[in-house]
Amino acid sequence: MNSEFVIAVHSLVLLAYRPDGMATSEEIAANVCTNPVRVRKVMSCLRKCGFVDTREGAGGGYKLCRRPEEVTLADIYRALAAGSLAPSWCSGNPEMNCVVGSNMGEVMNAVFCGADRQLEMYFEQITIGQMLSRVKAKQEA
Amino acid sequence: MNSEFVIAVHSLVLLAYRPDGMATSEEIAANVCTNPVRVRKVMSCLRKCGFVDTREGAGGGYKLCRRPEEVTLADIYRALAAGSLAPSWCSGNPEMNCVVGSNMGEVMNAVFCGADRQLEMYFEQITIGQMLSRVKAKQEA
DNA sequence: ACGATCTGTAATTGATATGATTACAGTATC
DNA sequence: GATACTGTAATCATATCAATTACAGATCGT
Repeated sequence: MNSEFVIAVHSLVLLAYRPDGMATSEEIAANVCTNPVRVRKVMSCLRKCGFVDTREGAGGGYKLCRRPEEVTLADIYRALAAGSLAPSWCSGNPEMNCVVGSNMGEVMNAVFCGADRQLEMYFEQITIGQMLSRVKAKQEA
Repeated sequence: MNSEFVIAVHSLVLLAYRPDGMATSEEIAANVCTNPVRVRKVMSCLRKCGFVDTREGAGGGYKLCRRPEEVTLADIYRALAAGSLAPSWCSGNPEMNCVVGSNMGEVMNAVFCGADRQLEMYFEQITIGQMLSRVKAKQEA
């Protein structure tokens, strides 16, 4: 799995946790434990997909622009990690003179596409709001 | 996804395709399009898990020792790619003085464990025998 | 017994991917 | 116009991945 997915989810949960729903890349980076540039890169993508508003300049930062309950992990997965399941490496070769060797690549690819859909269905059931609830529940325990 | 998973599946399908169910690491490597050492490493693991028999020495090689219909991709996934879904990179820090930052790691981990189970359920439905059928079907098309 | 053939494994190398850092242009606020 | 942000490119260090080389151990055929 793409680690940008983790950063995106963490960031959105943090924004949902904030009373005003806002934070700068520096604040988010400190909370996520990474550097601000990486956060900005991920958040820039989330802005293009309509999950956050960004304001440049002094007093700016990022703001969640959807209700936490209506944003699912599947939305985020699709935005910046879709298809990451299939390995870059591919076996076989279509030019090969063997039923197995020449067709395995295509068949394997179909298997991974199915796995991707399966994963997406799972992520569909988890919202940013739920993630925030789970995090709070840990604290009480 | 681990590319060793791909090699393992491809190799087992090739063995299932062979009339005598046998092949050497060199033959498999040529079909998979990789080198024999990598194949042997993967097959060595499959032997330990009881999917293939190996015979060293002249005339040796690997032999499928289960019926293709009873070996699922989930078996192979568990054998050499389980838990590969969670990214090595981990956000947050348990020592942190913030509900979100300190607990996100654990919550995220639980999410990925669930995703792993989901993936395993999907792979449970696909057997080596089915993979061989799919490959053959491509040829006819 | 001996040479040929095969697996099992460790070690090395080169290529690619990943994450941190630096740098700086653009923009909004005070 | 000084300050405080985002947006993005470029660079560097490190980790991971895959290929290759090397060689010990096992088995077969003769």
